[in-house]
Amino acid sequence: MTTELPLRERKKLRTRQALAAAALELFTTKGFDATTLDEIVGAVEVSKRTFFRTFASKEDVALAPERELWTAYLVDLGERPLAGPVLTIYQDALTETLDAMPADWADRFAASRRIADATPALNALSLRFCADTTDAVVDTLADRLGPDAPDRILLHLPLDTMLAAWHWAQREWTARGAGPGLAGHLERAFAAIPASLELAIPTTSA
Amino acid sequence: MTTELPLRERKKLRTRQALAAAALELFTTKGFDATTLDEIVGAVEVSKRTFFRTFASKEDVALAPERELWTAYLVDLGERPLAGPVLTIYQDALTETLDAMPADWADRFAASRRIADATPALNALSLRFCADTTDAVVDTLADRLGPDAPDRILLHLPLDTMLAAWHWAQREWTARGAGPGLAGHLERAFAAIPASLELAIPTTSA
DNA sequence: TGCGCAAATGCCACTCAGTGGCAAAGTGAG
DNA sequence: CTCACTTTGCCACTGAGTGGCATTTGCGCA
Repeated sequence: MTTELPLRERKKLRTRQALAAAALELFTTKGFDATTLDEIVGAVEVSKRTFFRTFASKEDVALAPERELWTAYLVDLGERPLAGPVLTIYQDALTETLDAMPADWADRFAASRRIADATPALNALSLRFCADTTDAVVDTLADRLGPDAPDRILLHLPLDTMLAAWHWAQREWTARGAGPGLAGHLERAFAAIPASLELAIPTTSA
Repeated sequence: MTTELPLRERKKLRTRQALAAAALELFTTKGFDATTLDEIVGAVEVSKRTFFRTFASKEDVALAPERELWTAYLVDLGERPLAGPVLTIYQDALTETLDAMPADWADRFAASRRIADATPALNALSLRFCADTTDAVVDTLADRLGPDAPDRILLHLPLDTMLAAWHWAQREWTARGAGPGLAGHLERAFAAIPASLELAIPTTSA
């Protein structure tokens, strides 16, 4: 299916995957902070210099699965038909992107999340990835909708609301091991959006 | 007003403020990455060791004004009467917290934002501060509302939506210099929330 | 098959953020 | 004045990340 890549590219890709796998493994067993770069590159027999030509930072490699997700999400929204409620479009795009991720992705993502949840620096970067994606998504939609697109803020806010639900689902999934699965948690979180925005605290006149 | 602090504490506070001021100054003129810690501590005549006893990292000092804001926001929501729509409560709390910040805060915050907008690492940390605050806020509210508080997700989602508006306002304010001012931008962003969540793309049958 | 180009890699020295440990102040209470 | 306690400064050290350059390696071409 996928076009046969030239040997050079395949090699590069294999190194990348080997590094990501080794890093995730080490981070999981030893912890993120306790793992040094030398250990990672040692396990793959690659120079430190090569590591930094492949990943931007030690944090970056830990979040590789997340990066893949947002890349795919952005692609989806570059092609998806744009009609109907924007919030629904954002939700469907994520649900289906999730569904279309490669088979081994879920496990790698789970490992990545467990590490990130225990490491403030990773959480920060993860949020930034997400924020960068929202900007890119709004760019894409504004572009696709042409000159009479809605104001960018109107495209932005529902996306952030959808992502709040995503983050919630993500956390539930990571915390409670099995249960409904990531897609299930996500569906529930989406369902909670309308009511949550109408939620009011009754006046306690008791 | 403020209780007279013992000398030791006052000294510590002065060092803290001096460091923050010097850092902001240097970051503004030289840029964040081009500024070294030695320059900062040199300007205040303090050892590097002392810096790290006062701030957690080089990033941390650049975001000091932001930290102050979220601390104040959390305090406000610890005391504010809880009645009516949650989204409105969150909005009012931020508007009033903003209004109650000390006189010199706005300028420091503006400088901090300009630096952060140009520095990915700062943006990431800024998002994390914000996320940490949301968790703390939900904790506080759940606690205050007692045993029959709504599900945490119902408290979480409106807060994140409100913060999406905040981030938008913040960016508008930083990008376009003067204009409506931060509070003005925030008001507009709040006003856009309901429509944005109902926004739909018309089917182009043309 | 061999040649040469361009890209990728390895190696080395270097900068700089951040930490641990300990000795030298400074502060506060009696 | 002194003793206990806190804070600071100093120093050596780890580890992430970078720049530069020589070396190798995939690749097109004759």
